[in-house]
Amino acid sequence: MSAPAKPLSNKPLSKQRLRLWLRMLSAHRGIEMHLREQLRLSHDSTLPRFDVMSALDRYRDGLRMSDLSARLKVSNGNVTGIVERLASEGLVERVAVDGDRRAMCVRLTPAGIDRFADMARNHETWVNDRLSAFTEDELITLITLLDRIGEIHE
Amino acid sequence: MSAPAKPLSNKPLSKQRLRLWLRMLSAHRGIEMHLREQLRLSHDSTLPRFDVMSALDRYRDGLRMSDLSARLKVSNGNVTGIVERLASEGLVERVAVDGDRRAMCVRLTPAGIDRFADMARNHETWVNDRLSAFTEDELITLITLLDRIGEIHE
DNA sequence: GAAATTTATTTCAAGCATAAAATATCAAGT
DNA sequence: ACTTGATATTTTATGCTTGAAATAAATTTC
Repeated sequence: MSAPAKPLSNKPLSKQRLRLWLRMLSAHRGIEMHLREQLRLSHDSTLPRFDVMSALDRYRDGLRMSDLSARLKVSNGNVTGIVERLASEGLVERVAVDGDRRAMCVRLTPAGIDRFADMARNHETWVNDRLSAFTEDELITLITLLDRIGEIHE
Repeated sequence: MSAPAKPLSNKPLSKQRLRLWLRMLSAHRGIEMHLREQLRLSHDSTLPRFDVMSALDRYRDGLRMSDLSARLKVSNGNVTGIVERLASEGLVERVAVDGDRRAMCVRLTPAGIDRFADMARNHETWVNDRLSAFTEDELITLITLLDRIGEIHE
């Protein structure tokens, strides 16, 4: 691939894995900070709300609270709070589930669908900009390697 | 390098960069969740506290609050709160700065140094475990590529 | 059919995180 | 020497996040 080869380090592998983790933290942090600020300035919104709307956009029929929680890998209580705030803005609505009075289904409202489309367009531009340093080959390399992190532990 | 080549996608680059960002999110999320739980169970501590102690461990003479904030890429107010809790546990201490009565220097106490050494040993093992799927070549590839994310925006 | 167990969601307490305001202090300008 | 502007940290309001408890409802067991 196109990443320039470096002399192999004499550090133990565990130290190099630690270093990778620090790089991942820093890379993630930088992009996250950028996206948060852009969402706040351009859409008066937040990353967690964007994430919830993104999940719901992919499931227009709606998702149960626990499904949302599972997909976003956040606690049920957190999802309750974020959904509450989105509902108060009229961007999502809670719908009762047939046959299970415990459960609640959440879906985007028409206003939410419009708002999300707008945010998603900008979001893709911002991410594209932050990751513009990579060629297609490098993107494939990174995606393939990062996929492996989840494989043996999930 | 060793990452298997895949057929080039016909998706536009912006979509592939979005996909990379989602992989980065997922990879980071999984490791973060694991480390948080392990720190809580083994040391009754948290990732932000660990991060603060880690920064202070590298500067045994201490860091000013704003330096800590800059290194960790978090707000000054957040650092104030985390340091307050570490200080209440006797793990760090605040020291006045000569010549500047506004500033405050924070450093690890002897107890904090001991505690951090213990945590850091475990932390390295946990990270090593989570990233064990990568060979040395792959680690170098990932680190080199991820370094590029910060380069053009910082 | 009733009791026990499990499940879905909300509530709660605590920690973390931001952005902005407040406060005290330092440095620069006049 | 005084005024103005900049800086360091804390405080504040708000949002997010966890893990656990509380509550209501469904399922399983007997």
